[in-house]
Formats: sequence, C-alpha cells, structure tokens
Amino acid sequence: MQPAVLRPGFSDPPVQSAHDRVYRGLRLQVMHGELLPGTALTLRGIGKSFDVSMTPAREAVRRLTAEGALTMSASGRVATPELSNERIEELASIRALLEPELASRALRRAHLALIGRMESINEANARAVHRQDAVDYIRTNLEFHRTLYLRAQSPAMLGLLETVWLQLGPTMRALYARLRRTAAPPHHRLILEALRAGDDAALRLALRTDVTQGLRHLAVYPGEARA
Amino acid sequence: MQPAVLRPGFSDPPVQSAHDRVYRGLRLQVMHGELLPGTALTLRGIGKSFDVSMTPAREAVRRLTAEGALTMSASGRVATPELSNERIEELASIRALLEPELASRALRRAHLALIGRMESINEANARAVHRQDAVDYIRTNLEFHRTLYLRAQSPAMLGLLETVWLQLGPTMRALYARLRRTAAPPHHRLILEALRAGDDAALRLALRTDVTQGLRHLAVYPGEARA
DNA sequence: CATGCGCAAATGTGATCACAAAACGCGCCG
DNA sequence: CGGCGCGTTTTGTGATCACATTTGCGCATG
Repeated sequence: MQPAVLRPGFSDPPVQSAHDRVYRGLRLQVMHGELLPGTALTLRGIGKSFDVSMTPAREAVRRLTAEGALTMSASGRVATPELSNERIEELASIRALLEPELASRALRRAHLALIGRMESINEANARAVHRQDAVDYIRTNLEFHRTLYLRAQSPAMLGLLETVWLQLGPTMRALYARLRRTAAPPHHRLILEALRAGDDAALRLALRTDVTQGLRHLAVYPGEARA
Repeated sequence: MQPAVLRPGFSDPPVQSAHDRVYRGLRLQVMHGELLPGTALTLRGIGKSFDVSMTPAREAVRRLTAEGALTMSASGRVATPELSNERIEELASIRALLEPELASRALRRAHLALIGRMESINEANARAVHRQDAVDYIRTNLEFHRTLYLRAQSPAMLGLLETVWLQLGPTMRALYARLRRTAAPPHHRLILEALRAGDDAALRLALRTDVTQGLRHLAVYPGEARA
C-alpha cells in the first residue's frame, strides 16, 4: 500500500522487488502443495495478502502461469491447475527422463557430506510421513531430490525440472490426501546406496522407479476423471 | 493508445489481448533468431513498436523472461540472453534428451502425409540455406522438428522443448552468421528415412546427432568467451 | 420446485502518473 | 590526454483509476 520503505540499512536479502516477493511466496505455496488443484486466486486477493497493489500481483501470476504453476481461463481467471490423467502421466515421464540424467551427472561430483545431508533430509521426510503432514512431506521429498541434483551443475536442466514439479504441486497434494501414505518413500534408500556405491546404472534405475512409483498412483480414479 | 475497438464482428483470431499480441510477436522474434544475443530492449520501446502502453509490454517481458527467452539484469534491464559455452552445451544435451523421445512417441502415429509435409518443409529449409537467410533457415528447421513432435501428442514435453529453443534462438542466429553454412542440414534425410522405415532406434539416433551436430559447433571460440 | 432472467458485485485489463535508480554524456581536473 | 564526477536523461517499478466483462445470486415465473 504505502511506499513501503524497504529497510534502508539491511541487505541480508538483496532487497527483492515487490513482485519478486509475491512470485516466490506463491511459487512455494504451489510447489509444496499448499493449494489443492482448482483453487481460485484473484489478483486483488493476492495483492492484499502480500500487502501490495494489483500490479506486482499480476506480474507474479503472469510469470507463474508461464511456468505452468497456475492456469488462466479465457476470461483471465487464475487457478491452480487440475491435471488430466494424460497430463499427469506425461509429466511423470518427463521426470523419469530428467531426474536419472541429473542424478547421473551429480554422481561424479557427489561426496560423503552430500550423502549425509540427503540422509538427514530423508529422516525429516520420514517424520513428515509419520506426522501425516502432506505439505512437509512434499517439501522434504523435493528437497531430497534437489540436494542431489544441485551437484549436477546443470542449472538449465534443474530449472526445467522445477517447472515440472511446480505443475505437479497441487496434484501431489491431492494424491497424498487420497492414499494416506503410512510408510516413507521406499526408494530413497536405494538412491542413497547407489550413491555410496558409485553405481551409475543402479542410481538411474532407483530414480526412475522412485519417480514413476510415486506418480503412477496419482492417476485419478475413473469416476473423478477430469477434462 | 486509444481504447482500440477490437473489431466488433470478426472472430477469426479469437481477439487476443494486447499483452498476448506483444508476447507472441516477441516470442517469434527471439525463437527465430531475429535478435542477436545481448540485444537490449526497453519496455517503452516495445510498447511503442506494438502500439500499446508499458503495462502489456511488461507482462509480455515477464512471461518471456520466465521462459528464458529474455534476461533481466539486477536493475531490470531487458536483453536477449548471451549464453556461456557451458549453458549452450547443457541446452544441447537437453535437446538430445527430449527430441529423440518426442520423435519416438511420434513414430507410432506417423503417417505418409506427415512425412510428405516434413519433406516439403525440408525443401523450404534447403532454399533458405541457399538464400543465406538465417532467420528463415532457423524457422523452417524448427518447423521441421515441430511438425514431427506434434504427432507425439505430448504437449507438456513439447512445451518444455520450445522453451529450450527459445533460449537458443539468438545464439543460433549468431552461430549462423559465423559459419556461413553452405549445405542443408545433413541429418534430416536420415530422420525421414528412419520414419519411413519405422525404425525407432535409427530415428532416435538420427535426432540425437542432428541436434548435437547442429549445436556442437555453436560454442564460442576461446577469444570471445562470455561470462 | 425447477428454470431462466436481470441486476449488482467482483474481477482482469490497460493507460497513466509519480518516483527512484541506473545509465549516459559532458566537461572539469589532474 | 586520460580518468573522474556531476547533472540530465532514460528506464523500470508500483499505485491508482476507468472500463468492459464476467460471475454469481436473488427473484420472479412457469
């Protein structure tokens, strides 16, 4: 609303612009599954919740729509995407294409500290499962994967993958609500073992199955099929 | 400028919004290599050239920046991307990952009419080479590939690939100016033959080599290395 | 009770403006 | 002759406003 004097002295975060704050905030909400598929958003509402005018809200939405994190109806209404089964399977196969490649590239540069960090994230993930905390489950699961892929030193490929995660965010949340998972993701241990062994083929396979297993059951049941 | 009464009766193109016109226009310019790497753009300039105010220009730029078609400096200056060698190679390997997959998916649905259309596009491509027309060369080359991939019925994967093409647009143009290609792309014939033969492995290989051959020489020479 | 009409509220779009920061150029000084 | 500083211009940002469209709800009607 008001000019919002952006903390004159401080510079810890390099003073991000208003639309960037909105962008990052919405992006995390979508990626972590805080919003269910089909959730409607309004520019004025977004602006109000981030305490900015419509202008930065519109830019953030435009950006997120370009990444597939949000959809816009013909009349400009904004909502989180409701994916068809075909689309879900397609996005899963893109993950199955990109993630083994990223993991393989990371393998050469992986060191023990990295594996240790992944194990600790995996434990947090298991706790989220036990706590039945869908958002935290998704968040730690993605963090587990991203921690590995960051080592691949392939920013463009990782960026592409993140847009895929973004598109799947609300749907992943909906899935979690459906299957009430009781056990931790079973393939993370295989990933860690392959990493320790330096086994490229096993690592690729572990990721492919982790990704497709997690999403194969995402498909909506026939009765609730969506356009 | 003025309210622009959007052709009351006509509906051939479903009356696109102003920012969409700007978006599409800029997108084509970038993807087809009409702008060299590092070309600076201004919101007011874009607005003027499309006869709209800054607002739709900003939204179009935001969208294109999200797709990697444009870059924004910390101060918000907009320009076409100047890719590092590492980035070029990474984007090439992404193409090498996605395009054989799309081609393989298209193979099952390919029919003779499709191959015929691709041959005719390929001839236009050869004419562009003979004419030394860089933009038309890039345009017909992408059209050749896209015509095939459309048959894959994998909109998400194709969308991802198009953002990669978008990022490479200006660089492809710069390359063309450097190597003064005299012969048509050599692997298109292999692609067509594999399609006719229904040979999946040969098709994948033909695409992988077409994509990497075309881009392997894109790397900037040491003397002109970029950050 | 279901259905359709119509009005009021809500919403996205684009133009315009004020402002701060950055970029640029010109002239001064060493 | 080269580098530096200062003022002008350019440029992006965000707020606000008017407007057209759409949405949604309530009421009247069959």
